[in-house]
Amino acid sequence: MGRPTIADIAERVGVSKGAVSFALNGRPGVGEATRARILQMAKEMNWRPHSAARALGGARAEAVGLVIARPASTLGVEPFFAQLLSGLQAGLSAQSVAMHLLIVEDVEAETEIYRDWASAHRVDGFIVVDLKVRDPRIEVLEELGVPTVVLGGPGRHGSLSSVWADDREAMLSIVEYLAALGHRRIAHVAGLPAFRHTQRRMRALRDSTRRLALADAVSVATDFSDSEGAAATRTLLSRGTRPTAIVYDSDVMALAGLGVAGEMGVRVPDELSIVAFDDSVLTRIAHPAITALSRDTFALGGQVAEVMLALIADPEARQDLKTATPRLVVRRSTAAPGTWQDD
Amino acid sequence: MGRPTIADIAERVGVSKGAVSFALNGRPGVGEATRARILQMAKEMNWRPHSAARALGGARAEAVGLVIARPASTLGVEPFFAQLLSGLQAGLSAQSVAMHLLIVEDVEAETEIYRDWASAHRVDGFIVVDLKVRDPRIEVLEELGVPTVVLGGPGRHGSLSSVWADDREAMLSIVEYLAALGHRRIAHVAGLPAFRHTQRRMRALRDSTRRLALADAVSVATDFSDSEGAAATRTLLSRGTRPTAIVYDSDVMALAGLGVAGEMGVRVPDELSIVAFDDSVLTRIAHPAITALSRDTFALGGQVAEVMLALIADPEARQDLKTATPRLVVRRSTAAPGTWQDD
DNA sequence: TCCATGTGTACTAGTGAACAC
DNA sequence: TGTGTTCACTAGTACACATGG
Repeated sequence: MGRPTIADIAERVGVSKGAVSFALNGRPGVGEATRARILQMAKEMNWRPHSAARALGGARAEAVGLVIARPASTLGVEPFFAQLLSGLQAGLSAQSVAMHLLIVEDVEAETEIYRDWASAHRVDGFIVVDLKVRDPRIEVLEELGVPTVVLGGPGRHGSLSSVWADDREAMLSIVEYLAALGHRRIAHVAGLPAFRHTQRRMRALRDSTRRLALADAVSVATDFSDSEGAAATRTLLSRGTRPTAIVYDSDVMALAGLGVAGEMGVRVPDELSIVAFDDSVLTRIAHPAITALSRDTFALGGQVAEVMLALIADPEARQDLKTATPRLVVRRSTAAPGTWQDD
Repeated sequence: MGRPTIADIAERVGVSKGAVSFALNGRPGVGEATRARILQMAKEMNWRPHSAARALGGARAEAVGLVIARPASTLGVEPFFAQLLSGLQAGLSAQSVAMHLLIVEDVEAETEIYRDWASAHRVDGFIVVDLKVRDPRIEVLEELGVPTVVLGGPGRHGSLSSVWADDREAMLSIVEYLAALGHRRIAHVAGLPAFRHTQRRMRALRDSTRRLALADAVSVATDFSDSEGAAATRTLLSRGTRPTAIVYDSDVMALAGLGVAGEMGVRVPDELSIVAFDDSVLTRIAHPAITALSRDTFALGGQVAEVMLALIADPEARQDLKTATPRLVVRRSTAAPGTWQDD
């Protein structure tokens, strides 16, 4: 005989399936003595609920879905993702909610999975990352009616809950700091232009140009990889009038940029200041250590988990949570531009 | 009306449920014309299979389980884990197999989850990491009869499949390299002593003492955290006769050790050689860059995924895969011990 | 009478509600 | 009224059997 079912228990105790179901779920409708006998027998037979059978009846899946449309390798390379994942896990595992994780090729495949998992009731909700400028996933998820938390914003996530950091404000704080140091030619090695937060950062820099009297404020788009980050840096440093400061959209790219500067004989921070838009062990141990915007991604994951769990418990409890504005951690990679600088 | 079921399709097309089931699963027993009409209607109604209902009948869950008994925060800190996870994903997602992930408190909770998920048929198999010296999980999983791949070995994983690296051989290669450089006092900042691979590394070092005429070969156990790695280094460097080389069981600890050396005024590599048992971006960008054992953890994850998928396809296809022996990548953190050294 | 094509019903594990003692 | 039974229901699979040419 395989695993015991409530029918097996019912037979052995000499009651009906219904009585066993009531007893095991702590509902009234069965006497204390019988309940005790049933519980005892269930324990003896090592009975466990069968989630598939429960799911048929519409019960919780005790899992949330995370589908990511990126090459799998980036997961391991980007500290941001690893941190987010562990923060999510920390929040979810407190309630023993598992995470159903899948990497797919593109956004089309991603929405297909949403439809599959939603109609099969494999998960109780979804977490959406990498919010795009015009994101087709939003309306699909709204249509499906499954609790969803979007990581990113503000706005453009329709009726779905969201957790977001103010990328505009963050970029402004970096640029203001650099301007205060005396920098006037600031470059920006950005991430994927399709991402909404990339756009917000680029616009924030552009908008600062006049207000802070910057001579130059160029954004270069990349795919977030260290190699494109390095290439962008090489291009920027090869120009006639170099930037005196570069802001990188990720710690990995900042590190790659630091390497390129060294290789080209450009001294950091004397000739070039470097700021990373993400803090991690990478920026701390670089040499020189890199000034970075500290975002506590682990905590971010925890907040997303919290909003998710609240939403599952009460689908009406829509939230729009703005996370604490990240603070700039100043390290050795930034300084006033060298006096030999013209401008 | 909610999501369409095969009964709905059957009604509209005017056939029985059975016919629809046959048609949708591409099995014989239904004519081509009828099959086409059914498929057409299914598409029109946007029908999708309900995995819970299928699971009741004993079908695949299309997911593998990964349960980890560690504080969630370590997931984000240790590059090893992030890399492994992404490698796993890369391998699994090729067949659209998802990963069911959960962090738990301890090994007892972990085995409970195994029992739960196995009897509820939530996953098609399990991946076990952090193999312990006497691991209670092994027999539980054998008893459950669910396809399982153990990451770690050799041996002590019973009848389960395994993928393992030869930690003994790896440690010997490091120690031999250091001995050849002239080091005679080699210390080892180890990981959790409960882990099987930690024990194998410690023993390998001890066994080398006589053969390589080492004056000293001490292992200090830690919990893999950077703080304990730093503390262990501080202790080792405060002793009367310092080691001239330290081997760290992880890149994070090696980096922490490098920091401590700097802080104590011990020059690396002139006065102290440092080797990490794990390679990653951390060791590459450290200053000086750290000599490390390169293990390609991403590929390791891919191999585990492959063995897992093969095992699910054919439960008899037990494998015991030894991965390529990692090679030592020599960087700037190792050199011959300073001439001012006695002995 | 053979065979392709379908039908009817039982079965998976558990929930829930009407009903009976 | 409290205690417990019976049966339908969830979505899909599987198999014995029926029907027709």
